[in-house]
Parts: sequence; C-alpha cells; structure tokens
Amino acid sequence: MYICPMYSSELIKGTLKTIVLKLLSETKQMYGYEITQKVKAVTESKIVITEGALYPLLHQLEAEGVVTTETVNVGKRIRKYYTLTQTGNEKAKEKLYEFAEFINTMNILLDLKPNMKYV
Amino acid sequence: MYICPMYSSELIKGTLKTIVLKLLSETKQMYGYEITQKVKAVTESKIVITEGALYPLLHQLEAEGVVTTETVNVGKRIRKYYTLTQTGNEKAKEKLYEFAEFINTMNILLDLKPNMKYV
DNA sequence: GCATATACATAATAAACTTATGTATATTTG
DNA sequence: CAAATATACATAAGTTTATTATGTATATGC
Repeated sequence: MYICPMYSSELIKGTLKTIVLKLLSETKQMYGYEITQKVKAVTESKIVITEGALYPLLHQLEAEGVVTTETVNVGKRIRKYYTLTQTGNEKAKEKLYEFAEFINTMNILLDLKPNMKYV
Repeated sequence: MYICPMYSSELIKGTLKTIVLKLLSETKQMYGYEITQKVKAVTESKIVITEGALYPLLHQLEAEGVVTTETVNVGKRIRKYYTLTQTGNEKAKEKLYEFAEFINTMNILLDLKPNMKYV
C-alpha cells in the first residue's frame, strides 16, 4: 500500500508542543537542532519540524517557565540546551495523557483499530 | 485519573476534514448541524465542532468537487444535505489512511501503547 | 412568553504554522 | 580546495485554519 512521504502539515499542527515536551522528558537536555533531527530520524522524515515553528515555541516555553536554558559553546558555534522545570515535567505528563486520550476518542469516532505491532 | 472535559483546540486542529469525510463516507447524506451533533454525541463533548469551522469547510469541499449538496425543506426551515462524490470517497479513504499512519508514527515517537479496549 | 434547540451563513480576530531571510561555523565531496 | 551541505541559532512576513461574534429565522419545551 501507498506510504506517506510526509503527513500533511494540517494534521501535524498542534502536536508540536506535545512532541517537544515528551522528548525533553526523556532526554533531560536537548538543543533545538537536536530536536528537529531526532523527530526526523524517529519518524523517517514523515514528521519534520521546521525551525520557524520550533524556536518560537521553545522561547515561549521558556517565558512560561516550562523550560530553562543553558548556552554552551561548541567550537565557535553555540548550542542552547533546554531542560524541563518541575512545572515542565507536569506539563509534559498532562500533554501526553491528553494526546493519548485524544487518540482513543478519534479511534472511536473514526472507527479505527489500534495497530497491534506495539502490543 | 483526570478526564479531559474537552481536548485543546490546538490538538483538534487539522482533524476536522478527516472527521467530516469519514462521517460522510459512513452515512452517505448528512447536513451540517447533524455532523456537529454526531461528533459531540460520539465523543461525549470532548470534540465539539463549531459552525464557524464547519460551514466554511463544507463550502470548500463543495467547491473542490468532493461533495455535492441537496437542499431540503423541513417545515419552513432548510437543510443542506452533503453527499460525497466519487472523488470524495477516494479522498475520504486517503485521509483516513493518512490519519491511521499518523497515529502509528506518533505512537512510536511518543512511546505510547495502543488502547486494548477495542481489540 | 422566553429560553433553548435547530439550521443556515459570514466577518473579524487570533493562533500556529510555513516560507523566506539572515547570520555564522563546520564538514563533506567532487 | 571550492562548493555544497550540514550544523545552529533567530525572526519577520505571509498563509491557513480555527475561534468568537454576529446575523437571520423557525421550532420546541416549560
């Protein structure tokens, strides 16, 4: 059957925050570019995060106290590492739970069956 | 555990077209208000479609040749019934398949397990 | 009779993303 | 070794898509 090269952005919209918070809750410290590459790798380029979407979100999360940052020099370049705060950890759990529930509701509404590969 | 009263609109964004096409592929003929009520009922108000989102989408689908319409008088009020065209049926299948694949990808990315209730 | 429900429609606004642009260093490859 | 690609940040302009508000009108329940 036909394999999507990449999901329509309309479908991905709104999941970015959930993805970022989940990755940060697993890996503790990540920098922006690393997040884009990890998502691309894990999803086999089916979900690609653009910089124009990611950086403003990370700045927003910092302003909200969800993450703290640490800037590190790597050679002559800089990296800005992001770490979840305590609030951020709770927020991550909430967003993940909400997404899982959302999928369950959509499965019912669209009459889909869960994929057995991960059972 | 805490049950969402309603999913964040940010999460629902982008799924509207998939929902509408799926419902129309099941029920053949539906009118706008009926779609809003069906979604509300099936999702126990966890997904609520607003008129300001639905009607412009239905008009767009009609303009694209995805649906045809038939206006019916019910008493002194009107109902505008929507029916999928052949193109619409294919579009519905595509969108459903894409959504199912998207969920699989998100399950991997977010390390979620499918809900066993529907197995 | 008044509130709520049914049933359509659209305009103004807001949110969130895409695309484009900008800066700069590091590495790979022909 | 020059050019292309990759790494790494940032932001502005424009688009899309939804929310909120408004508008019209009939039907029903209390």
